[in-house]
Amino acid sequence: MRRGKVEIRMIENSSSRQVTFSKRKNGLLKKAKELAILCDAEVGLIIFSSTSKLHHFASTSMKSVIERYNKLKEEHHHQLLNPSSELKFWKKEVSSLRQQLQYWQDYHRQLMGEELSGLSVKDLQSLENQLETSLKNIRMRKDQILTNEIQELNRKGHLIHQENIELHRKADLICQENVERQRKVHQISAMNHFFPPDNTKQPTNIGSQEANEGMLISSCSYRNLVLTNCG
Amino acid sequence: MRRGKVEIRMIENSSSRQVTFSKRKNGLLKKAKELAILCDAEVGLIIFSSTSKLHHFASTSMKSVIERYNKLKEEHHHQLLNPSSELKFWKKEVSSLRQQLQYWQDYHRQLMGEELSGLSVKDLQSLENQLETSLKNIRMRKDQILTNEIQELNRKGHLIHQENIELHRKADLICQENVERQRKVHQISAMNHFFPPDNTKQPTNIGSQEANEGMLISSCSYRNLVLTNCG
DNA sequence: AACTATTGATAATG
DNA sequence: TCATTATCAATAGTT
Repeated sequence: MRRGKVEIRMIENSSSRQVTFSKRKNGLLKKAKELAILCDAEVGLIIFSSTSKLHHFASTSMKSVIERYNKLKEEHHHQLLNPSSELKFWKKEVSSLRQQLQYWQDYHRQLMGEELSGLSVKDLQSLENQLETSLKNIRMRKDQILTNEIQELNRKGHLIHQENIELHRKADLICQENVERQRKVHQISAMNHFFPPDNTKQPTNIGSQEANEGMLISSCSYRNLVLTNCG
Repeated sequence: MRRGKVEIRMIENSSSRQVTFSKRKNGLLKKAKELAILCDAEVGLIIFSSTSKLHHFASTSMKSVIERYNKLKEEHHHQLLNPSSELKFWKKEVSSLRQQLQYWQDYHRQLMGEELSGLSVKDLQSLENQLETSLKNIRMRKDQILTNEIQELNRKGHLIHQENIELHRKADLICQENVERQRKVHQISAMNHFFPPDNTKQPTNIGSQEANEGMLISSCSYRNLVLTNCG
């Protein structure tokens, strides 16, 4: 059973929205029929649910109602060619818009916590509820965005990690190749020691184990540095 | 304040029908708006009062609602090309029509005072009221027709009376002319008495006062007879 | 879907 | 048309 009057705002919960729709739709159709019968009126009612399902009622036929409506609207447009009617129309429009504007401005001031005089505790409670709902929605949206961002970052991080691993593998291969090459250089160096190629016996650093190992390390470090920057 | 639930039938009294229309129309419009907001539905409502005044509401715009409705109806018609859907449609139609027919047949039997078993005192009272209203209307219509007929007869009678008076006037004129002519004939007759025109002294009725007056009266009577027949 | 406590709508009245 | 009020009707929340 109800406790308290219902606020007229979109029902967030989908299933209870469906239930309420079904109940109120039936009520509305019933009342439309009653009005047509009791007051000898021509009534047409079209309802599309949020799931795009059509519900409708017409006291005569929908075709007739729509045609009558369109005819009247056309006549109305023709009447607007009459300057005095047109003036009256626009004045009415202005009055209506001013009223709406005033309403929204007042409402906004209330929402902003200004101009709260003349509001009952119930009104204030309602405002509070609306603000809380609003806040909830904003926070949910914010959380959603942040969560999405984190997921995206994780995805990118993972990709880069994979790339890193791949690069490591390649680097190791190169190291292996270098070690192999180094071994060959040693062999040549040893052959030169026993069989010098010419008279100049100046010793050279090129091909020394220490120097080669230093080059290797520096190469690997460079690659790691690049990867770190990418991550 | 109310006593008893309201029967859903056309309100005979024009002014209370107007008042009820105004109230219920506002209620219906309100509920249509609420449904649209609460349940995120697209709603269009068109109402023509018995005085042909338009009242309407659309949650989006009437144009949009009507277009969406027509689009769906078109799709529905296309679907009817599908034989199984079409069959289903016509079966539903038949079922609905049968139901309506049954309702009216039962209702008719009740109105005729047959098959009253299963009706409460309230139902019987309602039937009685309807029949009384019906009788009242029929009698009013009958009285109207008779009154009109009497008026028409009076009008015709008056016209014919006028015509009669006019004819009397003309007849009198003719009488006068005849009297005048008679006078002349007397003069000629008198002259003939003193100065006979030839040897034949046979007396003649032609031109005698008695004969002429007789002719006049008969002429007038004839006209009166005709007029009496017309009236 | 069925049930109620409650609010909401409205017929009668002034 | 507008306000009031006694009633009935609709329906939100619950089972």
